[in-house]
Amino acid sequence: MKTVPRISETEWEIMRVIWATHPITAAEIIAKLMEEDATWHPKTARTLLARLVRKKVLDCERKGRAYVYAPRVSERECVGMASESFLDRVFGGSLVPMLAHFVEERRLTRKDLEELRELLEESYKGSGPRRK
Amino acid sequence: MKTVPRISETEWEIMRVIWATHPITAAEIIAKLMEEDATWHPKTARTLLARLVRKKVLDCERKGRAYVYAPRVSERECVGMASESFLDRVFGGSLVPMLAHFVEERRLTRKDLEELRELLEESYKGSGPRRK
DNA sequence: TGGCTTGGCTTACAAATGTAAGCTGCGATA
DNA sequence: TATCGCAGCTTACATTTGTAAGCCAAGCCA
Repeated sequence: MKTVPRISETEWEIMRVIWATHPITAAEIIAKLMEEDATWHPKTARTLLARLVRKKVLDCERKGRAYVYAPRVSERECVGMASESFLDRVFGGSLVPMLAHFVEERRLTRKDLEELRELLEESYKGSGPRRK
Repeated sequence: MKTVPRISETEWEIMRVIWATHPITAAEIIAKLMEEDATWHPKTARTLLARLVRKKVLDCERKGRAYVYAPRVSERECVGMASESFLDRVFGGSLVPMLAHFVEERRLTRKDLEELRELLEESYKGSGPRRK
């Protein structure tokens, strides 16, 4: 069971861009980051990219005069780890209170509620007696 | 709008103990921590406590020869901040995908599903047309 | 063709975090 | 009463994280 290296808060912003689109060059990544938040500094982003490569979270390959980056770990996997860790840390691992918090805290649209209801239906059907 | 100082991963473990029971002495805190995870080192816990006091997240007051600790920030508040930050970081702020992740990923018991369904009902009633 | 720009490589540096270890009294114990 | 063991105070120290700044080479623009 390989463990995904820890991805820091700022690194997540970069990873999200790369998971969304790859392979992708540093310049493109930086452009996308700055669209969201103009305070991103290119040098900073490049440092973070290098770190992610060093951590083996990203792959980089020369492409002409620049590098293109691609993820080496799946988003699914990382989301899983981060979610697990968050759940444990903040809610002591109890799922229902956590979900309750979000449902109560945030005003959900009717549409959101519909979607969630459907999800639950699905899950309900799936939850047979053979649950570990 | 006062901002709660950032609480680190290990600090959360301590805070959860204190929110659950306070005022409480360092020795009691350490005992509780070690119940859960025997690898906790008393010296480490004390260092963390001192940091939390310095950060003004905890209050400490002399009580005889020892200190008793109490929270200065509400759990609710901290849970809110941490949840917000997690949601943004890992799911780009989109609530429904996040909830979907948890519902899909973890096998929920029928009972859990019932509870959630009820929560949704509640929320549904509350969500009127005047949603900002 | 001579800068200006941009990409990449190297280096910097403070703050936060995890993880303790020493030293110094006070109170309980032998 | 001499001693041990905690409680707290002070200090340590390697990593990780956030945030860049220098320097050098290859293109690109004028």
